This record gives sequence, C-alpha cells and structure tokens, in this order.
Amino acid sequence: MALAHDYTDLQYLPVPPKAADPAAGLFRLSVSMSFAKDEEIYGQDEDAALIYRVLDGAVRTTRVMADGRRQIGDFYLAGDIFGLEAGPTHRFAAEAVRDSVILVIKASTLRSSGGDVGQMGWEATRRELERAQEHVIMLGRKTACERVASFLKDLSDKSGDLRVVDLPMGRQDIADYLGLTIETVSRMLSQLQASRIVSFCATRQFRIVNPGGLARLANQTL
Amino acid sequence: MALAHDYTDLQYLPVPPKAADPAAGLFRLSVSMSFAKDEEIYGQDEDAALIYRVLDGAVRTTRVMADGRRQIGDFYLAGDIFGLEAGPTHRFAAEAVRDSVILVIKASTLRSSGGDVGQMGWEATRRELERAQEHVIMLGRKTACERVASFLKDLSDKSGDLRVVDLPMGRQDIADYLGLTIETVSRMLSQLQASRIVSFCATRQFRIVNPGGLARLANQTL
DNA sequence: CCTGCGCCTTGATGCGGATCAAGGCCCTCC
DNA sequence: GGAGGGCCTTGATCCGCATCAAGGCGCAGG
Repeated sequence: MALAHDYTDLQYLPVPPKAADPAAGLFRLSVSMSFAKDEEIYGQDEDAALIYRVLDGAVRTTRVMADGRRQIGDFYLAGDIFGLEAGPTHRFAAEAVRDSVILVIKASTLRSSGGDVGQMGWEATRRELERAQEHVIMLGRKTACERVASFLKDLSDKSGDLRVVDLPMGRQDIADYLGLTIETVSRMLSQLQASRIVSFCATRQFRIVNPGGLARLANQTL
Repeated sequence: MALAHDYTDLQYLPVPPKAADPAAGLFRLSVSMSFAKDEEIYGQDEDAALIYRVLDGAVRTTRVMADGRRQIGDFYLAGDIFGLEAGPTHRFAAEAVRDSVILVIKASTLRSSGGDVGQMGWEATRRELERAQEHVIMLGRKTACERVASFLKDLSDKSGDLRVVDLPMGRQDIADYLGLTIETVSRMLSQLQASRIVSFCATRQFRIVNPGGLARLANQTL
C-alpha cells in the first residue's frame, strides 16, 4: 500500500517549547503538517514508522470491515499523541475529523531513546491501552443511553472549559465510535436534552445542565 | 482495599530457563503461586505493584458494574503475561478461570530496567493494546455469530494443537467476554456445530471441521 | 451406582436498537 | 438573499439478541 503522503520535501520546524508540557520535548524535532477535513493521515496496514501529535484540530482512527461496517478506535484532540497503537503496521487508519495541524516524528527516534523519552512512549501506549479498555466496557455492557452519556461526559472532562463543550465530529462518527447507528445517537441526544441533562446551543455545541445526572447515566465503573 | 494475598512468606523459586522463550529472562527471579478456580489474583483498584505470567492454567480479567453487569477484558493462557494493563492501579480484577500456577514479579523491577527488559514491558503492553483494539472491533460491529466464531478461531490459533481445542472457561465467561448472554453463546455454538463448522467432542472441547468456513464467519478484518 | 447440583441447552416471548422512510435545518456557494 | 446539498432529526416498522422459563446432562461425592 502506498504512503498517504510524501514526506521528502518537508522542512523541520522549530516548535517553541512550552513549560508543563511533558510531550513537548519529545516533539522538539518534529515536522508540522496540515490535513484537510476527512483527509487520510495514514492508512490501515501501513508501516508504523511515524508518531503523531495533534497541534490543532481533531483526528479519528478507523477500521472498516469488508462489507463497509466501520468502527472508530478513538478520537484525538489538541495535545494528544496517536499512531502508537500496536506492532509494525497500523491496525487502524487515521483521518482528520476537520482541518487539522499535526506534528510528526520518526518512531525509531522514540523507540531507540532510553531514559525519559523512552518512558514517554511507554506511558503514551499505556494511556492508549487504558482508553481501549474503557471502550471495551462501553461496547460490551452499556446501553445506548449510557454510551452517549459517557461520550459527552468524557468529552467535557477532556476539554478544559466547563461551560460549553464543542463536538468536533459529526453524528456518524459518534455512532461509529459507540457501536450504534446515527439515528440512535440522534435520539439519545434529543432524549438527554429533553431530560434537562444537557442543552445544545448548536448542532455541535452543548452545555451540561445537570452534571450529576450525566455522571449517573454514564454509569462509569471507575 | 486489602490485598488479595499476603506475599510476605513466599520463597523465591528458581525457574529453569527455557531456550526460545523471550519472557523467561524477565521472570528469572519470580515467585510461583497457586490459585484455585475462581480465586482472585488481584482486585479492581488495587495497586499495580506486580506483574504476572501464567505457568499453567487460565486467567480472566474482569470488571463489574454497580448493578452486576460483568465484562471480561481478556483471557490469559500458559505463557501469557498479564497485570500490565494500565496506570498505577489495576482497572480490572484478575481471577483464576481454573486451578492455576502463576509466576509473579515486582513491576518496579521491570519499569526501572533499561535495555532488553524495559523493552519487553513495552512490547507486552503493546500486545495488550492490540488485543484490546481487536476486542473493540468485535464488540462494536460484529454480530453474535461472528463474535463466537472469532472467539473459537482465536483460541485455536493460540493453542498449538490443530486437531482438538480445549475451552478452559465456561459459557458464562465466554458470554461476558463477547458482550452477549450465556443463552446466545450456547445457541451460536449449537448453530456452528449444526452447520458442520465445528464439532464438540465434550462440553469444553471441540474440533474445527471447516476452517475456511470458520474464518469466513469470523469476518476478521486483518 | 445412585443422587444432587451446577452447568448447559432449548424453547417462547419481549424489547432495545437497527432499518426504512420522510422531511427539516443549517451552512455554503452563488 | 436565495438555492442547493449535506447533515441531522423524527417516525414507523422490523429483527436480533435479551429475558423468562423449563428441563437435560455430566460430574462429584456419597
């Protein structure tokens, strides 16, 4: 399979180091790239030669079955690292959810580094694992309502702003992440709004009206 | 939460090193422990201070929701390493599926080691991640029939013997791994047998009659 | 060998979410 | 501002799996 992009002509950009950003050091010598909405960052089965970090925008990892059924592995927002999922090749494809800027670094740099930098790769992998395991619980044993509630709660926990939360992705992406259909997601969102749990100011922007109620519906086990 | 076991009085046992076993070195200075069927090896939310390897038997990792819904994270058979799942505490409990012998090593030993041993911890974590991601696909987008077929196929791929495969776990454990009920699992197994895909010689032992058919039903994407 | 219990299978029925279908709304482009 | 199209919502119906229910079977212990 061909690489999604030709990386030969890229310039190395100096990224200003931020204090209190543990991943900044790792991505000091990285390349910055822009991707349009729905553009592929890497493909399924491609060599996992690079590691990525979202500077701005949002990314999804996807896997498509022969008959078209699609599952989203995870979403990545500004600051998140992705591309480390597994063995020598990517088991999921990665695509920009909307126009995004991504930092790229060679995986070999990370893997060969000892000490702090090597630790960081392991840490990121463990965080991925933790999220995948939460995802397993969600898909295995939660109802549609619990899944949607958990999703909104996770998103609000991740975004710093406590008042208004943005949904970077469309309903179909949410459905493919939660193992539901777009219609069921839409119905559950309407239901949550009718129950005064959340309130949508726009299609892709909501406020949490009743945080306790949301947490109860999310039915988190930890 | 109290520790499931008191490790103070254990003797360090020399484990004979095997050639061609990459994990053997790591577990050179490990403690061997026996667990009875259904005995807890560690509990949910306990400190993840130890790493484990199955010497003989089978282990499941489980998470139970407030109302009793249970999800099994994964099964571990002889040779498998577990207990690395995530952060500072275990997010799943681990229990013996049947009477088992487990090797135990301090996680700090692994984490502080550089070079080969440190690499091995990362490798094991990545393998865990890969399995969790396959599990996500299964639970998110596969039908009951596909899940059961995938499960049998995975088990047969893991066990070396190509003729007869043993099921170490009961139907309820399979159901809780696949996000189904025990009745649905039982029905799908009967159906697979009626379709001449597999053949059960005993309740917990089967032969694959039609490997191609099984693979087709499993609908693996990779 | 018999007995009892736990595990498993099979059948009948119900329900949550998928599917099918029909607009409505928002956003972009003209 | 108007037109068009993509995304989203809502309603009706269907279906796969859960739930409820009733034995059957194999294994352990007497």
